[in-house]
Amino acid sequence: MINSELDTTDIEILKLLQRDASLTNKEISFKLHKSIATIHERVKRLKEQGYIQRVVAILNRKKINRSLIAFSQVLLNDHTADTLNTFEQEVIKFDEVMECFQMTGTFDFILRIATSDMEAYHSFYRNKLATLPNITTVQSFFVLSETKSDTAYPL
Amino acid sequence: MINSELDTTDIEILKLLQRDASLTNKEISFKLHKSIATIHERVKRLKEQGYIQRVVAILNRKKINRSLIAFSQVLLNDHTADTLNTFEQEVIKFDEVMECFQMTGTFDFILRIATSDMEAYHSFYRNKLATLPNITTVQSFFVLSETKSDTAYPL
DNA sequence: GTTGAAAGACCTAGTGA
DNA sequence: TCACTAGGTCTTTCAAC
Repeated sequence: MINSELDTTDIEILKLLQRDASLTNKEISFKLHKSIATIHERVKRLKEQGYIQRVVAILNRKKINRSLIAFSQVLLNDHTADTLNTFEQEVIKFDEVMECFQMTGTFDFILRIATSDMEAYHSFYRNKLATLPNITTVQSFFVLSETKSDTAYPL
Repeated sequence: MINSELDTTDIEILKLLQRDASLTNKEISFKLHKSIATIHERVKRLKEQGYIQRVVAILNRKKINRSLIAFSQVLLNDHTADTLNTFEQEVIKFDEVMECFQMTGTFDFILRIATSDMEAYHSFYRNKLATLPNITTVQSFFVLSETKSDTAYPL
């Protein structure tokens, strides 16, 4: 049991919706041998309680000209609250930055950058990322191939 | 223009559905000042042509006991097709591995690992990841805080 | 917590403009 | 591309178990 608030039915619903959120309540009720009203009630509660944050469409990035994914490791000059906050506030404004995590270890932040190609990445780097204050180093690694990319957590 | 197959309306639809795929065609038609029939036709085509890969529920990982995210950089002994293929085939079987990318640079793969806590990560590392053949080194970095985490590509 | 039923909203395909 | 139609499906609520 993951959480005292969730029973087996809740977990099964989350498993299904993580994989395919276009399933109707009717389809879920059939799979789980419950009534439609029960599924409806559970899904509503799971959304209200914040287990389900949002429902999104996942696009094929190669078809929308976002073929290049980079992971950029950023090291800052210092770690005052002010420096950290400023960096975070500014970096999340860039469209190309899909993710930003503060990390343990030999660098401060890891960014996932999505651009069309290396030229666009270079432009992002020179004209956006490198203009932010207090950056010591940026080390970038590029995705050669995608072996697995999943948004569903194991439950 | 991103792609000759897509016009402004298509792009706007993709932007909206990337953020919130629970929008009805009626709501989208109102936002974009188009008819429901047009939106219906476009969305259907965008799914058929593979622009929209799938629709998923994004869960709050902290509420489902997946609080710890690690990025692990893996270096292999050699880069024969056999070694690469074996590693990829095996590593994607692990539930904890949400993403696996082959990378340019000083290591071969980057993995995104989701576990409940450091103990669970350690168990994953010792009993699963480290048992795979031909691994030279694994360097892991842990997420301290999530500044931005988005599945939507800029369009 | 669960159920079935019922009303209303939405989807979907088709027609014609 | 749009407006309209109509049948079928789904959502949502509610009284009752």
